[in-house]
Amino acid sequence: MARALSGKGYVEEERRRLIQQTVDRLGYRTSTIARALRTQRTSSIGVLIADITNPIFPQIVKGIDEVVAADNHTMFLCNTDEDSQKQQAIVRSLLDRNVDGFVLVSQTLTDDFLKLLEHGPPCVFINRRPQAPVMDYVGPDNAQSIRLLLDHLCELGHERIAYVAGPALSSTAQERLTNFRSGMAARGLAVDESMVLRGNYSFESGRVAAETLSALESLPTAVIAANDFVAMGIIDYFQQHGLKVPEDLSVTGFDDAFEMQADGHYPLRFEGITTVDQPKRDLGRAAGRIMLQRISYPGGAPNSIILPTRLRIRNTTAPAQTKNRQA
Amino acid sequence: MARALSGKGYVEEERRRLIQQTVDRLGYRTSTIARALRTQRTSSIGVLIADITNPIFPQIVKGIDEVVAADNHTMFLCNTDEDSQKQQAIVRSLLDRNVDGFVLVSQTLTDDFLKLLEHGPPCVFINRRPQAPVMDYVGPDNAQSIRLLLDHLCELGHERIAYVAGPALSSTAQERLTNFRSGMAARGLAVDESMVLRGNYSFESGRVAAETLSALESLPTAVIAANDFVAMGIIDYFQQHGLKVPEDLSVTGFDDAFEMQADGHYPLRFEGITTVDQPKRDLGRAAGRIMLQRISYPGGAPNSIILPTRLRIRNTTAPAQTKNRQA
DNA sequence: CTGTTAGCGCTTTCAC
DNA sequence: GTGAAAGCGCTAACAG
Repeated sequence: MARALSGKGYVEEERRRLIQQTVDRLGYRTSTIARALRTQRTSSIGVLIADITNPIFPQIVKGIDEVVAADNHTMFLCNTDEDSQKQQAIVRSLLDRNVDGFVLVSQTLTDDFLKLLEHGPPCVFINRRPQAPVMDYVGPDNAQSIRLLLDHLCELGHERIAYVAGPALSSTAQERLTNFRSGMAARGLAVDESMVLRGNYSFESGRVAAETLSALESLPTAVIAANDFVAMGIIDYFQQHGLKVPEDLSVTGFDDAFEMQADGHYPLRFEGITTVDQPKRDLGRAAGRIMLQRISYPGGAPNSIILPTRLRIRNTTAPAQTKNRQA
Repeated sequence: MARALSGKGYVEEERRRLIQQTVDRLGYRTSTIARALRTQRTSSIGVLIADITNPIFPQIVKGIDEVVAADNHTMFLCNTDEDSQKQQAIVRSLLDRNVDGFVLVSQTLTDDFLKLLEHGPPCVFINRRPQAPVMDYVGPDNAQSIRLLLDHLCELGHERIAYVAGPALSSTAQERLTNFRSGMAARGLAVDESMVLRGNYSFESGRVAAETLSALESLPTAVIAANDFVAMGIIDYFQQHGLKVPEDLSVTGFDDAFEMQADGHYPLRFEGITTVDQPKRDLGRAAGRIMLQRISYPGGAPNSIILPTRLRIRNTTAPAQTKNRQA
C-alpha cells in the first residue's frame, strides 16, 4: 500500500506528493498504536521520580522532556513516593506498555527493583546509581560539592562541623558523606562522630537532627545538611530555641532547591540559604540525550556523566563563633 | 483461546486456575499495545500543564495521578510553556497515541486549540475553562477568594486597593478581576482604574506593576496580586525602593504556591505572604475522578466543580497607613 | 462453557 | 518502482 511510502521506500516523487496531499486533505493520521504493535517501539519513555512535589525534580524532568520531546518521544511520568511496592508496580505497568526506556530519578535501587529492570529496555539513572557502575548514570559532582562547602566554611574559620546526611540507601548521600569524612581529614580537622547524623531529606528530619545536636555538650559552629529542606528544618529548630543563624551557627544546604527560575519563580532573596547548586536542568538534558542515543543505537559502553556544581553563598553562613565551642 | 478467559467470560473455575497458574509460571504478561489496538482504549490520559516548574502544578498533577493511577491509568505529562504552537503539537501527538482523555491544567484556550479537542476523547479543564460552559471543569472559587481578601483588607482599614491581574486569556484571571470590581462596589469603595494593572503571573511582571504603581500620584495602601510570584515581585520592588511591606503597604498573593507539604517542603514561616489558598491536590483529584467516570460512562451532563478556598493571613498585610494617601 | 476465527492499522517482505 | 499479503498480540463474536 502506498502509505508505507509516506516515510521511506522507493516511490516516484510525483506519486508521493499526490498521496501526501490526499492524506492531508482527509486529515488522516497514522496510528501510533498499530505502529507500536508492529515495530515494538512506542516512542515513549518512562520517567520515575521520587516526588514531583519536591522542587528539584520538576526541573530535572523539564530537562529530560526538553530533549526527548524534541525527538518526538513522550514521557510517562510517575511518582514513586520512595515506596518500593509502588516502584515495582509502576515499572511493571510501564514494561507492559512497552516503553522504549526508563529514566530513574533518585530511585531507591533495591535488588528486586534492579532485577525487574534487567530484561527491560535501556535505563539511565539520575542521582542514585546501582553499586556496579555498569549502567548509564548522570549525577552531580558530589566530591566537588563537599569540597566547595568545606572550603567556604574553613575560610570562615569553622572547625567543629556537623554533618546531617541523607538516607543510607541513597548512593548520592553516601558519596557525600564519604567525601565529607575525607575532606575533613584532608584539612586536618577531626570528625566528631556524635555530630554525624542521619536524616531523610525532609524538613522534619532537619528539626530532629538539630534537636540531637542541641543536646550535645558542645555545639558545632557549622552544620552541613543533606539538602535545603533539612537545612531549613535545622535553622527553624535553632531559631525557635534562641540561636541565631548565621550569627551563632552557620548552616548550609544542598541542591539549591529554590533556585531562581528563568521565568521568575523562587527569587533568590526569599530563600537565602547558603547551598551548593546542582545543575538540575542539565542533569535531565544529559539523561535524555543518553536515552535517545541508547534507543537509536543499542549497545556500547555505559556512560557515567558527572556534572559540576557551584557554591551559592547566601545568608546562612558567617564567621565561626568561638564561644560556641564551650556552649 | 483460553487467554480471553483470564479476564471475564464463561470458564470453569478449575480450568481458570490452571491457566492462571501456568501463565504466572511462564511470566507471561499481556500486551497493552495489542489490546489498545484491538479495543481502541489505551488506559492512558494526557495531562497538559503550563509549567511543571511552577510549584502549584506538581500538586495538582499529584492529585490527578493519585486517582487515575489507582485505576491503572498512566499519565502522559506534558509541558506547554504557555506556547500555543507547542500546545497544539502536543495534543496532536497525544491524539495519535490514542489517549483516553485529556486533563488540561491552566491552558490557554484559543479557538484553534478547542477545535482540535472537539473530536477527541473527553476533556476536563482545571482552572481555565472555555467560554461556553459545556465541558467538564474543576476550579477554585474565585469569587470567594476575592471576598476573603477584600474582607481582610477592609478590616485592616484599606480603601485604596490596587489590583494586578493575570493574563487576559486566563478565565480565572478574568473571573477574579470581575469579582474584584463588584466586590469593591459592594463595599462602597471606588476602583481607581489607574491602579488596575495587567501582569502575566511572573515575578518580573510584579516588579513592573510595582514600578507603575510607584509612579502614581498617590500610592495605594494595599495591592492584590494575581498570584504569589507577582506578589513577590511587587514586594521586592517596593522594598528595594525604600518602602516597607507590610508597614507602608500591604500586599497579598494568590494560590498559596508555597504551601506547607505533608512531607515537609516549603515550611510556611519561610514564605510569609498573606495569600488565598487553592485546594490544589483536591482540584487534581476531582478532575481525575471526572476523567475516569467519563471514560467508563461516556455521555451525561458536563460537571462544573468549584472548590472552596481559604485565606492565609501571614506577614505581608497590616493596618492601612493613612499617610500613604498623600504620598 | 469452550475452541476457532477475523481483524484492529501498521510495516515488511515478496512477487510483479 | 509498485501492489499484495502476512502477521505483530489481542479481543469479540460465533460456532460447536
